[in-house]
Amino acid sequence: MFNRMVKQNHVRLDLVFHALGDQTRRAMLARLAKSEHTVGELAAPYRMSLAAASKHIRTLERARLVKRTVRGRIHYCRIDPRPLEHADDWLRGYERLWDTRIERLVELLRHPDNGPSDSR
Amino acid sequence: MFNRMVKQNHVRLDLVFHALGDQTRRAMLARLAKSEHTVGELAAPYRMSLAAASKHIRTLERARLVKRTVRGRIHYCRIDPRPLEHADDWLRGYERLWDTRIERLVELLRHPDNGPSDSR
DNA sequence: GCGTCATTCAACCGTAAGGTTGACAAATAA
DNA sequence: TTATTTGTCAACCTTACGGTTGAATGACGC
Repeated sequence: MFNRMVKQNHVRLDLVFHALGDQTRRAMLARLAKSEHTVGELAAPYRMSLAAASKHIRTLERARLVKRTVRGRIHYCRIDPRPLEHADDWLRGYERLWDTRIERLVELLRHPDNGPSDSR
Repeated sequence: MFNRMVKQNHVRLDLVFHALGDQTRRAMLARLAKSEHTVGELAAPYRMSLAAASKHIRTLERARLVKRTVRGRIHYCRIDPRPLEHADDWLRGYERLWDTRIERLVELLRHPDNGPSDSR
């Protein structure tokens, strides 16, 4: 019976992570974090057409990361960071794994091949 | 001169968030967080073909979230949560925005239309 | 050496993503 | 009223994604 909720959450995470998986959209969110902006303002910095930027904003909306208020012909967008919390909750469960130096060492002992050379 | 590094980071974030934007891959990471697994083991719970699962693992690898050690014909996978930290760093900058109850109220006063009804 | 097991590769398929353009709609300004 | 501004819509294009299948690779067990 809770399955539906859980499923929903997964779908929501899909939307959020997908929305974040694009530089343009992350940059838009970054600007929205500072202040509200119209669609035109959000689109302005980019070379792409207004229509393309508009689509990006829509995918941010579908992920519920952005809310829009239409006033006259102008569409004001603001951020809603709450879904990011869910994403963060998910992440936090995993990053701790690497925290302890000891684990890092164990890892190395077990697999000396791909060690700390890191090759980046 | 730092531009290359910055750009690289954005591309890396793209890869990480994209990798996370899929239920199957998130579930694989979840299992890998508990212990090491072979490709076959990771693929087993799913209906999809082994080849498909193998592709998912590759996209996790490209995002550097998974490391692989080949021993004989068996490929062992383990998680590397370090890239998740970067993703988390990015996220943490934004979620704070909504923390204060006051901001929530201000938001409501400015835009009474799409209030806390939330409509999910 | 031979069959089998673990995995990838290559080709293909349908669909979604990200972009363009041109037409449209609605609110504002002249 | 007419023109202009703000944005979306619809159609289209190309490329990537997620999946399938069948063949190929390479170790292992006998």
